[in-house]
Amino acid sequence: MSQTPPSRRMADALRQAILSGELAPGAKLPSERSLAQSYGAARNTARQAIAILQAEGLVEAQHGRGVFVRRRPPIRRLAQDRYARRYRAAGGAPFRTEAESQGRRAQVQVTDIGPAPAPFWVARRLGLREGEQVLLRKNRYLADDEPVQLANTYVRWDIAEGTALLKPVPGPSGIYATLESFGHQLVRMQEDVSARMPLPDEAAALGLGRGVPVLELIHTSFDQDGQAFEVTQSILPADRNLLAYDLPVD
Amino acid sequence: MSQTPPSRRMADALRQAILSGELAPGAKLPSERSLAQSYGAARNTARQAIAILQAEGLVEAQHGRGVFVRRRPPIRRLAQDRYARRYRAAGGAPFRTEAESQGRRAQVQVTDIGPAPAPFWVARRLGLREGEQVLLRKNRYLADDEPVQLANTYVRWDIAEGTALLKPVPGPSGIYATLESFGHQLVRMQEDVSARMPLPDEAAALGLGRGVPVLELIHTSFDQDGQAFEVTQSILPADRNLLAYDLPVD
DNA sequence: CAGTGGTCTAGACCACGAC
DNA sequence: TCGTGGTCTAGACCACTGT
Repeated sequence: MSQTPPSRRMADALRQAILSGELAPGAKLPSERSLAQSYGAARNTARQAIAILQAEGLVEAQHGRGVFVRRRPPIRRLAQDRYARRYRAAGGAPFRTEAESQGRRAQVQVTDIGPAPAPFWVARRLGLREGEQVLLRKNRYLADDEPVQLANTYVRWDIAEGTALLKPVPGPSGIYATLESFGHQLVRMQEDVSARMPLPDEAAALGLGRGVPVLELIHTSFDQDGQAFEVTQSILPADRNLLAYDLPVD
Repeated sequence: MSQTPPSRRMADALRQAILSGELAPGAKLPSERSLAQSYGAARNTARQAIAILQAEGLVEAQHGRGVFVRRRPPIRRLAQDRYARRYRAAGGAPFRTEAESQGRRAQVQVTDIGPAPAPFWVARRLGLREGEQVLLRKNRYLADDEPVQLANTYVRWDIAEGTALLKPVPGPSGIYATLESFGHQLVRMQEDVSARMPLPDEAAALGLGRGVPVLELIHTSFDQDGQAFEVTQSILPADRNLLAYDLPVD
């Protein structure tokens, strides 16, 4: 009769309870053993049902405690004006500006700085050849002690060489103010947005559970001469971030 | 000694082979049974290793054939100028314009049209109250017979009532040209971008395998009076779409 | 301690694809 | 027909949480 296997039917029933609000965010699901018993199935079958919901990002298992409906974390809204000159002039790097405007405590970790060969997708955007040397700065960003972003910033070596950009804190207002003092004013940017599942190291660095994808944002900065001078690849947990664009239409 | 369980170690070994290129896209992984045997483990343990890689979007199982390294599908680049007036004038709806510029055959299915209550996130953007009546148009888009996008378009009822917008094909150039003829010219847009795992019905409608997230794009159109007149929620498979923005910085 | 999820075993049968 | 993945069973032991 029912072509759908028991594990699917369990998952469907639980999903409907979650989406209808019957099981509210934070609510505890029945334990695997009791779920199995109430369906007259083996424990592994109930586990399979839970695994389906985990992959959909609807629930989160906590070892020793139970399985819970995932809560919606606070959303960080990334508007394009986080790069605006007025913030740079006021002494704030984009991340700090944006976090503090939303009443959250910003924390920036510099995990690596140094020369590196340009990956092809960086070289293409900076007008270099693949493998040419660039400055790579790796950062991890936290808001209220929660990791919310990883970023790899690539700067043309002819710009960065011998400057404060090689230091963890290049200046009081972030790298954009420093780059501006070198004659590269940010006047235009390109942002390419995609999404994918995180690799294990990314998931670990961001504290991500199963079923949470990441946004991958590749930002390219152009100066007043139309020259690309910097590329930043950001990895953003999709459940904690929203990219907001406001655009004129020709 | 090794704290990591066998299923993780199998997954780690396979992942490294994939990321290093040793197992190229399209390559077939060892069968579950042979994998289990070569590690001296049960088949279910090998299955668990495969499941990890599936959730990461790295491999795809094909019933009866085997497990294969996922190929990178062709990427559809969604640039902001797909809404430009020149295309509207030339007689193309945004989707058709964008697909054909990339040499792909566009196909649009209208799956539902009619009045509906506005969800809160639509009401907020259109300046209505939640539940107020709006026109809802549901579409499914295909490029070369492959589904690449789902879209729900919401139009203020006072604009849509009694017009051709209630018909599957409102005009030869899409709804934006039709709306423009009613005095609502698209001069500005807001786009909010996030990502999540698809629900089962979305995955089915888009033909998505496990481990492929979707981009959720909420587009709001504003007319020459600064009035929001239309909201479109698009669901885009993240492995087939890239959103490209080009922005001036103040 | 009891209860929970995490992992594993050693089978079984089914559904699908290729030959 | 044979090899593949998909699902399920009925156990087992471990690791973690909370009382």
